[in-house]
Parts: sequence; structure tokens; C-alpha cells
Amino acid sequence: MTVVTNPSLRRRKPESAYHHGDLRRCLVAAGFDLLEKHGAASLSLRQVAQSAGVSPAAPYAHFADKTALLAAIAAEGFVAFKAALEAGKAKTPAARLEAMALAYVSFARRHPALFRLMFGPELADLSPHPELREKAVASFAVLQEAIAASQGRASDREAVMTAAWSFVHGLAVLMLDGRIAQGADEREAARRVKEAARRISRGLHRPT
Amino acid sequence: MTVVTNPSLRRRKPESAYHHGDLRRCLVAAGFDLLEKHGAASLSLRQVAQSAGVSPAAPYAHFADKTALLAAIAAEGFVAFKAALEAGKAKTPAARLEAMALAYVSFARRHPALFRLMFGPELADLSPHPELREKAVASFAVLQEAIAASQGRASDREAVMTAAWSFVHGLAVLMLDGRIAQGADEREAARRVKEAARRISRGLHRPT
DNA sequence: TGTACATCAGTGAACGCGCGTTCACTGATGTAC
DNA sequence: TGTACATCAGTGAACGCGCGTTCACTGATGTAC
Repeated sequence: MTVVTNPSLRRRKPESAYHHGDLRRCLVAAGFDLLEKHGAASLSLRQVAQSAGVSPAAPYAHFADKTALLAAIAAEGFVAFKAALEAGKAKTPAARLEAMALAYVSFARRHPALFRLMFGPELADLSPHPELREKAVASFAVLQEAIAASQGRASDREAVMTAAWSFVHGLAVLMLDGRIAQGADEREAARRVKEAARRISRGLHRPT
Repeated sequence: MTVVTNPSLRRRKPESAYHHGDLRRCLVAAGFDLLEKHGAASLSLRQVAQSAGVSPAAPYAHFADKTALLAAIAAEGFVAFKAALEAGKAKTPAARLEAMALAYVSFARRHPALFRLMFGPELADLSPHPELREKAVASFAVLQEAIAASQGRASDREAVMTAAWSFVHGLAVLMLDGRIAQGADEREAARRVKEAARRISRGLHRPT
């Protein structure tokens, strides 16, 4: 989550009160932080502005409205999400899929509110937010490639993608909402994810 | 959705303005309707009260606060959800599982806002809402039984449940949020669900 | 090099809104006698 | 059978709040001359 943790982004030219320098990115970073620390409920335009040290009207110089700000935050989320999915260096396609399932769920658990914003109903319509759409699609492409690499029959691809994505997304969501026991620690949770992923992927690739 | 469609529940004793008779259930029904017709955003205590034809303070005679009302609505949702899952009359355990996956997704698509309320973060903590917990657990038990019936090895049960539930829940959520193409019509969507379910269930039941 | 000026990203006060919740109250009901 | 009264589920006005957004403005900046 480079955008968040890089302190220089909080205020790039701190000497000058006016003309911030990079308020747009600073607002997105502040939104990230609020989401992580206080959840979606506190993600109001006013609070984001305040947390960026700026007046409540300032964001309107950079975003048409609140939804545009949310879209920018979610877009940044998808950038981080894509990076997380790509992080695994597994050798075989099957191992890569398993690692990706784990990365998917683990990202959701590390950033629950962000994850919900990224996939939630508020931004379900991507058409007014081309940048968000682009970043989201780029993430999904990583999944798609991994699935494509793990099997030969191109005709199956869409169905396999649907099944695999559904599984891993459902696992993430059910864990976030406390519907599936997450296990005592991170390691136990990872074991469960891998176990389930192995079961699922066994059935995925044979023709119906 | 019996509670909603039964008009007698909207106002059981319409002659008398005071002492409604069954305001509690009427409020829950009104909440249902609002959720179906105008989505989660309009589900405020005030709007529910108004839609039930009652003053904004009236709900407090029956619910401690807004969350308690939401919990009652969600509980009613789980009753309908359970009924939907049980509706299938398939012969073999495998066919029953497939029918149940279809019923799960189809319920979510027919009642998107309700489904999101039932599983969403707002009611993630069930401990203050014993009735909701009970109804929710009863729904999940239907899934669990179907899975248990479809295989022999009891030691596998939890892992299989996790994998199967994740898949079907993810499919529902991704469809709701418009992340997976839902197909042109209901029939096409059903075909996709079944196709994915068949792929998944193939891998589910063999030991790792 | 110094000055006038256009640009534009900020300010901060104000708007109207709908929200959850409270409060003192009141009308209808059912029961005791 | 008729009346007094306790109960309690409603009313409706009011509370304070935080919200998204607007508006006229102003301070800093960079450029033209």
C-alpha cells in the first residue's frame, strides 16, 4: 500500500498552506487511511478533507463529487490488489493458482473496508469511472491469465474463471463478514484457504 | 416472501388509528418492501415508519434501536432464504446440491438488497440478535445437511462445506455487484450457475 | 531585475437535508368492581 | 351492565448531528513585459 505508507504524500509541500501541490493524491491516501482505521462508515468527503488537513470544499477542485473520490480510492485499491495477486512466485500453474487464492483472501482480510468498497454496490457501475474500470479489469486479468495458464482447453476458460473466481471471492467475503471461522491465527487461516482451494481446483479443469 | 405479500399484515386493524395491533410485523414487512423497491440506502428508521403509516417514534415501542429493526428484517430474510433452499425436490444428493446452488444464487438475485443486509457488515456481529442468529444458523444448516448427505467421510465435512459455501456465495455476490455477466435472461444465468456448480462439486469430495 | 496581472487551488461560512433518538403527551383498550 | 382506572402503544414536536454541496472570496504562483 505504497500510497498510504509514504508520508511524503500526506503533504508534499508542507511549507505552503495554500496550493498544496498534490492534494488529489493526498486525498486518496487520506481516504485509504480512514478506511483502514475507521471503516467505511467514516469515509465522508468532509472527514477525508479534514484528515488531509484541508477545508471541506477543497476536494471539489479535484473531484466532481463524492463518488468520484470514492472511485479514485477504489482504483488505487485495485492497483494494490493487482500487485498482491502478482506477488507469488510459484513454479507450477497449479501452485500459482493456490498462491493467488491465498493472496486474494489475504488482501481482503488485511483491507476489509477497502475491499468492500472496491467490490461493493456503490461502485458497481463502472461506466462513469474509466480509470477505476481500467484498474479493476487489470486486476481481474491477472486472475484470468493464471487460470488460462493452468489448463489447455480455451473453450472452458470462461466457465473455469467464473467458478474459480466465485470460490475465492466468496471465501474472502464470508471471512470478512465473520461467517466462516477464520481460525486462531494467520497460519491456520492460510491452511484452510489452501485446503479449500485444492479441493476446488481438482474439479475445475475437466470438461463437463 | 409471505410476510411481505400478505396485505393483511400492512395494518391488521385498519379501523383503529391507535393501537395498531401488529405494528412489529408490519414494520418488518415495510422494511422488506423498501429494501426490494428502493434499496438499502432508503432503509432508514423514519422511512420504514412512514411507509408503515406510523410516526417516526413508534418503532421504539417494539425495537430498542435501528439495528434491532434491521436484525428483525434480516431474520425474516433468513426464514425466506431457508425456504428457498429447501424448495428443490431433487432425487440424488448431487442433484440436490446443484439445485441448492441455483436456489442460493437465485434468491440473492431476486432480493439483492435484502441479501446484502443479511450478509453485510452491519449485522456481522450476531451476538446482540439471538433471533437473527437462530434463523441464520438454521439456513446454513440446510446447506450443511445437503453437503453431508452427498458424501461419506465425516472428517471432510467442514472443509467441503467451506469450499462449497464459498463458491456459491461468491457467485451470488459477484453477480449482484455486476462483476460476472449474468447472461441475457434468467435461463442463461441458471445454465451458467449449474455449469459452474458441476465443475466445483466434481473436485469437492475426494480426499486431499 | 522588478512589477502587473491572470490563473487557480485553496478558504470558511452557509445552505438545506434527512437522520436516530428523546420527550411529554394522549387516545384506546381491557379489567376490577 | 356500567363506570373508574391502570396500562401501554401510539403521537408529533423537538434535539443535535454530520452530511454533500454552493458560494463569494483570497492568497500564492508563474508569466509577460
